[in-house]
Amino acid sequence: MSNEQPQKPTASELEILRVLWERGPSTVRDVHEALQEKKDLGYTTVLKLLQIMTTKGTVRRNEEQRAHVYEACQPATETKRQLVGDVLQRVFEGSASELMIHALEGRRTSKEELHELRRLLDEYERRNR
Amino acid sequence: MSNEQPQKPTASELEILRVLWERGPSTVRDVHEALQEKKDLGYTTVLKLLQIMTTKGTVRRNEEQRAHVYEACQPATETKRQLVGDVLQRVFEGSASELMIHALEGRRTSKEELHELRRLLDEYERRNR
DNA sequence: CCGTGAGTACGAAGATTTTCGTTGACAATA
DNA sequence: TATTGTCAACGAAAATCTTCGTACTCACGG
Repeated sequence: MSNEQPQKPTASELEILRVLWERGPSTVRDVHEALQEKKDLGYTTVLKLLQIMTTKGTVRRNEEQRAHVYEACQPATETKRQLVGDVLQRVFEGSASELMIHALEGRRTSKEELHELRRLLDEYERRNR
Repeated sequence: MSNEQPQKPTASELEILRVLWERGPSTVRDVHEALQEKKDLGYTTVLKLLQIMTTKGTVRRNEEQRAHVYEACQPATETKRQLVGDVLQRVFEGSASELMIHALEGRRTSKEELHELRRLLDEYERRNR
């Protein structure tokens, strides 16, 4: 099995990745416990997921300790970019404004968030001038 | 099978929905042909997909003609909002600006698009004041 | 009336995802 | 050393997705 960078995580895999991103390198037990808050998955289920993700090259593990320590191969930012890029293409044909419209609709966005969004545009523009 | 509104389409279903949104009510043949441009799917594959989507309540069909005419149950906007909302929650914990950052990164966004994005923010702000 | 072509229905196979149960290794401790 | 608890490996079941092949139906032109 080759393991290049790109590999879109499934829904469950993403939940695990989020734990790894937040906690950093973790054992199966760590991930399982952190996940308990949200989902009720069996320990071996989490283990299996992590094993699968390992073969997919989504995570890598350090086997020095008896309890293997897993960590994401890609930084959060990279994977998130990939995920949003996927939707951007598949749903909005690459149009960021279309994406934006639908992201804003059907939810109340705070003044702060709007402000932040403007700031992002400014920054992006400044950077890519 | 009940058929309320919400039902997140799969990748293939989305491709079909896009054709229906663009063309309006269409027969299997119509969809199949339109899809040929992008993907090479067998006629019965498209038919089956549409049948499945019918039971899921994603599309409805008019059987008056021998060649049934399918159309999306939800308007494009609604489904798109749902899809982006899903990513927004699952990947970005509901933060629109986080979504935005990752959508802009790793792609060149034209001046026009940036302008359009600002316009959207203005409009949103004006509407929700 | 019969064959042909356009359609739908049905079923099913293969891939992928999601979820565990079971087994066996190992290590600490009583 | 026997027991108990922690872990990884394996396999497998169930659900869902994706893709068709096959069979049956109906209308129409000869």
